[in-house]
Amino acid sequence: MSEILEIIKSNPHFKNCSAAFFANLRTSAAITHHDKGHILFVNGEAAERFYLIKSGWVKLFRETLDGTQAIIDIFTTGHIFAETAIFEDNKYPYSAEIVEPAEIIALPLQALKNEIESNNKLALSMLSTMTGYGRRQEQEIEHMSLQSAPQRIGCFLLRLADQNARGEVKIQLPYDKMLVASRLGMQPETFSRALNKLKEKTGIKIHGATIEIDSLNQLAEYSCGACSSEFPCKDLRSCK
Amino acid sequence: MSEILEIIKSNPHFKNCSAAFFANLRTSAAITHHDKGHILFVNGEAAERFYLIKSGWVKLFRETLDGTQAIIDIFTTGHIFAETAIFEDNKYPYSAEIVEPAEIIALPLQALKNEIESNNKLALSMLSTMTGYGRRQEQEIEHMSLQSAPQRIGCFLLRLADQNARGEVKIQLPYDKMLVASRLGMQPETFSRALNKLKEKTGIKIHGATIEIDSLNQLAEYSCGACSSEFPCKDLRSCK
DNA sequence: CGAGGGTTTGAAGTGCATCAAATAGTGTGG
DNA sequence: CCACACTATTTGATGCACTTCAAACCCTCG
Repeated sequence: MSEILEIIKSNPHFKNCSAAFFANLRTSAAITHHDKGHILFVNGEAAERFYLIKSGWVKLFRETLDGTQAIIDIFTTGHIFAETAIFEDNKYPYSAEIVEPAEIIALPLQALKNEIESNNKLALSMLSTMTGYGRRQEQEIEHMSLQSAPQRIGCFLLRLADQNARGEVKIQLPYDKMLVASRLGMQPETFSRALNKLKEKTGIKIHGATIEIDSLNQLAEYSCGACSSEFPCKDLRSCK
Repeated sequence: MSEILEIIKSNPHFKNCSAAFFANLRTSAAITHHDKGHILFVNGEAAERFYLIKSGWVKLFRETLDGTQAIIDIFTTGHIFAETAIFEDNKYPYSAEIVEPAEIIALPLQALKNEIESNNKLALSMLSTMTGYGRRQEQEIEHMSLQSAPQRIGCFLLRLADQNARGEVKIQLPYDKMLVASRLGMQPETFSRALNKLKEKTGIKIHGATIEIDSLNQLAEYSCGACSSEFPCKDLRSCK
């Protein structure tokens, strides 16, 4: 139990929270783990808890009447989600599914609501986080209209890599290629072909889910030409 | 001068603000008006002011090295923008251009920063607004990957219309078709053709910038099929 | 070893972009 | 008030990128 509390306390989002808040959390914080495919909650459901990812990957999405999914984002360790339900009639505004085996900490929304209403520092830090998230979404939209499929993949790989690295970098795709594809808004077939095209253009090497990049700069030159922010895309790297 | 203050005070965003805040604003609030094409500020510039639109339309955008624009959003009366600069190193995170003659109220960012740091109600209301804005962005991304060009136009028209209206509705496009096109992420040529296709499919009537819709339901049926939220898209209508 | 899902490859189709040119609309100065 | 210049919009023709449908391959796991 105290382990959970440690994890929570060490998360930068809760840096400025009150002792009362942590005490509240402790009473009902719960850690669970789930396999691929588990649905945590669905869009529209009444929301009582929000979540912190200890490990693994979680997909947030909505779906249309005919079952097509629109992927909102895919998050991992350290990320908090569903916290905005307190501003949305206490309904989850999207569905959440485990896509790689995960340990998830569930926390009471009410406690967050109380704290945020009394602790201005927390409200400010959430505002700042959401502003950053907004920027990332705007960039996402930009990418969809300005970049080609191979460029979007290149950009994705760059964000996955340590951008300060020099020389050769080795990357593991964190989840299925199918999922990367839909995360990037393309079909699996397109992803496969586009990845090969990226290989031709930039000399990256592909072995299954492992990708070796000889030169980040060469990859960036090809991928970031059609983007309004230049490599390294500081602060936009991934979703904290 | 007091007129400006009235406008500011009547904006729902500032509902809970302190007298000190309004006093601060009063000292340096300025109203200006501008013609089409005027640039208010550019991406990256040092930010000292944020803005409230009294009338007209403003385009927020970023551009790539080769000059291509990515449109972030287009706002009108009542909307506040560039306020997030206080969370972004006091730099404007995008550029802003007048696209229809506009009256703009400029306000000091510092005053907002002070108020938001001392007035939790304001912070909460901004959080709530930004959450809503996030939802809208997510929907935007969804539309780009799931809807066809004619459907996106249909959806745009529906959001422009009074969604509770019964029977025939008449709409004026608020700005150039070229701009609508880029707002929707398509070329002007594509917009023109897609609008005609929408006419065939849904029986709308087009006279220049005026569009008549016989049945909102018929339009919604065609446009919203590929979307995860159903018509009427409450709360997502436009950008308050 | 065999079943089933993930991934790749091939072939064909579709929607949007692009290039080019005609037309409509708007504001200007004469 | 007209003619001109300039821009917005439409139309046509063509090309390309991504999708779709189909089938093979591959990998993992029971």
